[in-house]
Amino acid sequence: MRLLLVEDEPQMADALATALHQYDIIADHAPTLDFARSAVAEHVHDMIVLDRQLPDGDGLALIRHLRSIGATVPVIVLTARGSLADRVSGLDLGADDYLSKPFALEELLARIRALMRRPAAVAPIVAKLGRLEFSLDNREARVAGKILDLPRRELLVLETLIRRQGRTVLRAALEEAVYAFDDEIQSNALDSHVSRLRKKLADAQAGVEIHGIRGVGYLLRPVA
Amino acid sequence: MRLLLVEDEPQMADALATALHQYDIIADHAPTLDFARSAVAEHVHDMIVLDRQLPDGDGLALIRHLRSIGATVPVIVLTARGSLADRVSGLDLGADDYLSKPFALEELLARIRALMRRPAAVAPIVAKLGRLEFSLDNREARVAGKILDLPRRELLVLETLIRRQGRTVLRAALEEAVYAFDDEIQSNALDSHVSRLRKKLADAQAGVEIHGIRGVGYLLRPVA
DNA sequence: TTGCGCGCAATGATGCCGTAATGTTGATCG
DNA sequence: CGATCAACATTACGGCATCATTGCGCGCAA
Repeated sequence: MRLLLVEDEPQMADALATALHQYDIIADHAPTLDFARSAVAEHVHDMIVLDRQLPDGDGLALIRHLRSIGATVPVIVLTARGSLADRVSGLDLGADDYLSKPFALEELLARIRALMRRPAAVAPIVAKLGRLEFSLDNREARVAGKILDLPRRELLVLETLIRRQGRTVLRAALEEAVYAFDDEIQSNALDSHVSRLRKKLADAQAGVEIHGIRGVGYLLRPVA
Repeated sequence: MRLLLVEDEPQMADALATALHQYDIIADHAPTLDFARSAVAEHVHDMIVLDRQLPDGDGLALIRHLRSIGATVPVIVLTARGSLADRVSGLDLGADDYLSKPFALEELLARIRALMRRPAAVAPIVAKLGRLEFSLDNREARVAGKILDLPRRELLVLETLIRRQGRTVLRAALEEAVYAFDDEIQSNALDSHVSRLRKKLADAQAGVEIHGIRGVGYLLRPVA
């Protein structure tokens, strides 16, 4: 486990580094954004702990940089600014966790452990299949940059299929993903959504098709 | 995206449910631990938002239950107890995030979005034989990464054979696995399925064959 | 109010599956 | 050793459940 610590205050950095050391976590220390950028270019880290307030800019710029080059490394953001808007914007920018100073070291370590546990820690934020791109972030489906305008239920169907990209989704599983307990259905409503979604995918030349497997379920796959 | 909300206060539950609705998240509501337990037993959720203080116990018991059965669903814990020890113990018990009340709805939603970004975990391949891979989880067979498009009954036959891989399966046992009590058959329907399945396995170059043993049953084995 | 999404239901198409006919294999016994 | 028969294999076929598609009307939301 190798971690990049981006923090300009020496005190905080030292305290963290020694604490991490006790958990057998290798910590690289970057005091500035610039340093951090070259660090991620040269090494692959399993996790990044990132202060927002750095001498040469806002730490979030690093997240933007990482995500733009497709890096999916988990990031925990530390900040003195504790405002709600800050936290929300940080999380929505791709941070996996957000902690306001002052915080207890123990809590940070626990949150690091929680992120470390996650097996497939990370995966691309946009899933691609055929000419279709689906952003898990804001749940937008695009073909050649153009947003597919899909109603709620159809979007849910597509989201579910693409999350299990390439794998079969049992009919019952799809139904569960789209309907809650109390708005169960007693018709082939699901089929209609699939059908309408198929038409839209075809019209948009998405390069994917929803393949039905009789008696089993559905499968999203690139068109032959 | 389907979420289980475990929360006993109706106010909080309602507020969350309507907020989630706007994000096209299907939310099931469980007011008690007991209810939550049966909900996770019957349905598969992509995420769980869990209050610790419930009428019939500590919410963390649900996490323990989930992890003990191997479920890796992400969990966000909500709590009125804001002590450091609580947060750390919650995280170390398998929670993915931990939020102390009172919190802003916006922040919870942002943290939900952060967890949602990750796609569903890949289903483990439990069985491999020859060039054939079979995932018991979502019941699909692959050869060289490509899904074999098999109808229900043939899938059942293959699943049964591969579960007992290497060992012979009595004809009667295979029949029981493929047919329920009430839809018994009076012909060699099973033979036809085996035959059709054989053809598909051969066409796909699966590297396995169904070997028939006269008077006994069948056996799935790698092709010589 | 006006649209649009959604559940519903009717209709048409598809292809799975049980049946049975026919061919093939292998064991048993004269 | 070969005749015989039972067990298994394969294939065609038709019924019918399942799926696909589409129009309709209700209801919610702008």
